[in-house]
Amino acid sequence: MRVTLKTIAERAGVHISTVDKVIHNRGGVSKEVEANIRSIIKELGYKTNPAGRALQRSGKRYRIAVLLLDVDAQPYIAEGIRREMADVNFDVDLSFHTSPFMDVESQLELLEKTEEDEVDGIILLPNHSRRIEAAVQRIVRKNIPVITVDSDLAGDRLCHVGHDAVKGACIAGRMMGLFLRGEGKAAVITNSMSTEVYHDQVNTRTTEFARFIRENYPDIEIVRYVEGFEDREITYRETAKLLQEEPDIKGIFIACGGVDAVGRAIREAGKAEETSVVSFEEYPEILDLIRSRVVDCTIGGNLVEQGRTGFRLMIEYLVYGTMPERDPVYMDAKILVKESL
Amino acid sequence: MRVTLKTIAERAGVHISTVDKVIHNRGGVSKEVEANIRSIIKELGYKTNPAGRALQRSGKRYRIAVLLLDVDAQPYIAEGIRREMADVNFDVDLSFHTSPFMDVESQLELLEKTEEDEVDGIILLPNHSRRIEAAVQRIVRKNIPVITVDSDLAGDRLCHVGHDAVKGACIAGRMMGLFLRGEGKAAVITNSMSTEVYHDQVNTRTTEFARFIRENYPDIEIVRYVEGFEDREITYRETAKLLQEEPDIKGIFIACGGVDAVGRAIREAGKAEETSVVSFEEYPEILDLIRSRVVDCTIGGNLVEQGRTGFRLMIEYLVYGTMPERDPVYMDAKILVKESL
DNA sequence: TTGTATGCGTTATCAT
DNA sequence: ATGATAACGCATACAA
Repeated sequence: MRVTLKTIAERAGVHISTVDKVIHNRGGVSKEVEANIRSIIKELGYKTNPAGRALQRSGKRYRIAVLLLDVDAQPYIAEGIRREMADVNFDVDLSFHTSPFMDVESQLELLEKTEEDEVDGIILLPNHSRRIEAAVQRIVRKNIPVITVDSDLAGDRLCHVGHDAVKGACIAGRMMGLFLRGEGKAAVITNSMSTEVYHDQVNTRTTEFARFIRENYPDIEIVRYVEGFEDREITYRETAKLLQEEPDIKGIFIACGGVDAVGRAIREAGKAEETSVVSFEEYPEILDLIRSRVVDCTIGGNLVEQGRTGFRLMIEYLVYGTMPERDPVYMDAKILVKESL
Repeated sequence: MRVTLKTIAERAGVHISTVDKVIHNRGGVSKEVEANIRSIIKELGYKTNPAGRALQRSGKRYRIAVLLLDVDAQPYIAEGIRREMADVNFDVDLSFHTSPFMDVESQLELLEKTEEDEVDGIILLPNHSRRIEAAVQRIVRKNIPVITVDSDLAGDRLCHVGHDAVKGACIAGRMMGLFLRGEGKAAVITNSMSTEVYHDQVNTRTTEFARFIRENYPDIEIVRYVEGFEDREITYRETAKLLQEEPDIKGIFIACGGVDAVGRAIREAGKAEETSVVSFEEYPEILDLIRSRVVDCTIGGNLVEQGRTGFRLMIEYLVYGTMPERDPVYMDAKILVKESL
């Protein structure tokens, strides 16, 4: 038999409600009784039965706001949240809102509106900004839990769910090193080498990949960083130029989005066979490129799983009061090749 | 609000216990009332609340027998089962038993003993044998659910939890093809090319890998199949011989166990740098070899996860009566390199 | 300060 | 054939 409130109450010779008061620090219990109960709890190792708690809470409606950005990852994270909601046995009012990437003003407005709405929790894909951090800090102080997904920010949010960008970059570097057998020319496709387009993850991937190659594969030379500025046309044109000007390129690492544009350039240059291409994420267009063997391998960040996990942790916090046992919570980086699909 | 028995009872103007009888086909309900209740259920879409059911069942003890084989995978599967049990809120009597690999007699005996014991369910890693299949069939007919893990058998077991050996072999083949840039000499380390040591998975990996290479990389030549006969010394010696006799070997695919023996031979031959090595599973000795860059990549079958899943599906069947929604249930094949660890 | 009573959803047993 | 009731573990409003 499991240890329940009843077990403890009987041992202590008190009523279960008294035990409950001790467990939830509600006061109204004499010092001696409390001490006794606590020692029994310690001895028997009480753990609240989630089924009981779930049942008790089952009238309550939880209101959760999901504030995302209109980035490529957005629909997948949203999908994960929806799927996890279907598996949960509580009534949850989910309100989804999406604001433009890098539009701090717009996201601030959303945060304020949400704050007024008195939701029970917020799942947030934040823009990189001090002002967003301040707004989140204010909300958290009102005891509204905030979980960040995909991208993190400084402050006391309940936790962050995402992936380890440095680790992902290193894995990509290792794959490239193995594919090139440690030598040859490679290029990196990225957004911008200056801060014109500040995208934290792409940034990290670019610099960490370069560092990894430098430290582990000295005979691989990164001959060019192609800047696409988050624009598919530019990305396509610049990649085509690269392939023309550097005909003996062996490896291409795509740190940014717009992978289909890169793929088009590679295919049109007839270089699909001879170049090893490594990219990130598993969007449909990327999977197509993997199937057609233009992209050799992609590092997936489990976006759907990120959504699921974020939602699950939020529910667990609201219903059971359990804090996430780690922070940040990182998804495993999936290495995908054609045969994994 | 969610749809509960109460919701339906009120709509139908009957007592909840009547609704319950209909849902569980217990009889004792008039045709008209039953039809009415069924239509309401259809309309509102009743789904039983697991918290309620769990609570109701929470007195019951479940007895689950875990019958494994003393293969490399055994401790990991067992660990997964234990971990999942810790997460579950029922009293479960787990009895672990392990019999020698390929010792049909011994496993039959275990099965018979378990059958007499009147357990509620069996988690089984079966030997490949008609007699085992027959015994399982007999047990299943007694309404004792059997879930097979890691290795499957023919018959009406509740479901199988494992991994897709063909897919794993293809992924390994793809990795090898990419590492070798589509050309060069490769070797396969396996148990036995005849049926002297019949190990289904190793067999599948060997033949499917060969097929994949043949079909996708015609310029990769598999120059030798090294037979280790499940013996570390033989495996070591034969691999060493291979490396000596085929000095320009570029790739080594390890389909069997004893990866550390292969690794030792490679290291001692000073070939760690220049050969691409692909193996299976993620045993500590393999992870060590990946860390030291002797093995380049390994395909993990998520053994711990197999155990967890098998146990979870068993509990879900026993407690909630839910059948696994797929069969077989395959774990994802994880591609692991040094930086994934 | 402590105990009582009630309800959450499901199921099993017993009463009508 | 149908209804009433108790029990599972937890939480809480309320009574003593």
